[in-house]
Amino acid sequence: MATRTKPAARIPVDPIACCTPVRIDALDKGQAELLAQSFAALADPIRLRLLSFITSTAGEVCACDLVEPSGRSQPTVSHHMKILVDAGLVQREKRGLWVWYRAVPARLDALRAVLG
Amino acid sequence: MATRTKPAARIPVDPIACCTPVRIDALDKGQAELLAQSFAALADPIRLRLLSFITSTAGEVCACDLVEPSGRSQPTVSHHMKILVDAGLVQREKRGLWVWYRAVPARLDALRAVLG
DNA sequence: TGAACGCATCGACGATCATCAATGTGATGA
DNA sequence: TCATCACATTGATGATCGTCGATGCGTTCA
Repeated sequence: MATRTKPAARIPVDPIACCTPVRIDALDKGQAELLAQSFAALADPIRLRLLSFITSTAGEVCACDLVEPSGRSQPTVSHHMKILVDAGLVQREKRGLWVWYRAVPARLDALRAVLG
Repeated sequence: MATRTKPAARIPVDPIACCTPVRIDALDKGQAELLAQSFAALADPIRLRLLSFITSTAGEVCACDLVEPSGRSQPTVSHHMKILVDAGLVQREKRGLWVWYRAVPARLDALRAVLG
């Protein structure tokens, strides 16, 4: 009955192209590498809470207000914030003695776009 | 001029509550833990490409068609697919000799919601 | 029933990560 | 100028991760 031949792959086809259906390629390696780095920045509960704490404010948050609610040491929080900044999800601005963080909506939009 | 006292925190306020402004809490630890696990599933370029390969098809994809384009060994691909399944991002269905994967849109929606 | 097949699991290894104490850096103000 | 403060960096350690060869498991078919 059922033969043991390899099942037919369902080739993804561009639903817009009418005449020359073009295969929608998966992410190329470069894109995947970059996006994976951004998602990796979100792959830690501490960083997720830090980011949510920042995005839940309209404006910006002082670094000094992130240590206590995170329940981690100051160096650890600084380490995590660096990862969020390097991922482009958060901007860092030093004013006088203090450092202020604000979210980068465009970058969050970009990640959201990959998910659907 | 500027004193050295701690800068005033900008308390996030519920924009709907009119009389008793309530602080919008950041993600609680449980939520953060769960979401971080899902994002961790996306924090690897191979898994991102596997997922994008699946979501770029309307329906489902045979496991046998994931090994070659990923450039990894069969055990490694199986390992990564397990992580995507455990994260709830992908559903696994065995039919006869082959395994078929399909995306779980609701779960992707949930992640998207956290980013905005 | 037994060989062949698709996929999962195991075991091991090197690489990367989260964490914190100690220390460095740059700005502030007396 | 020097003590103090906010934050970053360093260095070390234990935990987790990505990878693949070997092997196990369940299904198919002759």
